[in-house]
Amino acid sequence: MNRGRAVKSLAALAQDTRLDAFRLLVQAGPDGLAAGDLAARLDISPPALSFHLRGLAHAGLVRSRQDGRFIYYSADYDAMQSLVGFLTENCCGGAACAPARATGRKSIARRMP
Amino acid sequence: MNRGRAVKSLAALAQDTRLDAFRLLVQAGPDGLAAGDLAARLDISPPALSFHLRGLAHAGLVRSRQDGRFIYYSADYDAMQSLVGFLTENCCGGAACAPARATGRKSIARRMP
DNA sequence: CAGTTAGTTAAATAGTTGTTTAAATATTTA
DNA sequence: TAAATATTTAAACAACTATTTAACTAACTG
Repeated sequence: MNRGRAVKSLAALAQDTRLDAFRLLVQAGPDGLAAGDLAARLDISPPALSFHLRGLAHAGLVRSRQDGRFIYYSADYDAMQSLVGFLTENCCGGAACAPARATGRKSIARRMP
Repeated sequence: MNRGRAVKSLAALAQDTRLDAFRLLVQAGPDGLAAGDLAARLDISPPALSFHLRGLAHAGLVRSRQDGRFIYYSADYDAMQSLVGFLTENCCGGAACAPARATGRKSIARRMP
């Protein structure tokens, strides 16, 4: 991860709707969610969602795959890891920044119903 | 760290000049740098720097203290740790995201001289 | 094939952000 | 106290972002 990509990734996540969308995709697991499903959960219009997903995809934080007439979006965990790695190495004084207690208290991995 | 503060922090870092400024402040250590010093290193005008520092301060990522006619800005390490913690807990699937290899290859932990 | 469903693209527009120039404020030095 | 230094604030403006409505494309279904 370089500075340019980091800025793009940060910008993609720096907006309520997109951060919410990304968090939902992270929770949803590797299979992701169909665009319409996401739009419903976020309570936004299809064009609005399309606009924001394009931003996340352009930053490399989400991928999409078509299945019939549905388009499934999923979080790119590696990209997110790279971003956190960049922030840890470059913006936390070089030392480990928040390594402990990473075993998630909330959002207890309830993925795939 | 809550979602609202996370979005503000991400937005503050999601811009070249501000990310560079913050990285310089992180490197500079707890004492920080005078505004003019930062402006010189970033090669930007004083008003431009002032504008961007206000953004970082508003997000709680930097603090300022006046010393004579200089104003020193310094990185708020705790705030940054909170942000990385939020991203790790909320955007990395609940599991640890980038815990290993946090012992910095570059910028070898030279905090607290 | 006609209709419906899922999603994207286009165009218009209001709001926000970043840059610049000029003016203002505060502190030190002569 | 006048001049110089360090920095902020204000105002103007171009560039970008987010939202909305309408139109479009593609895939399934009857």
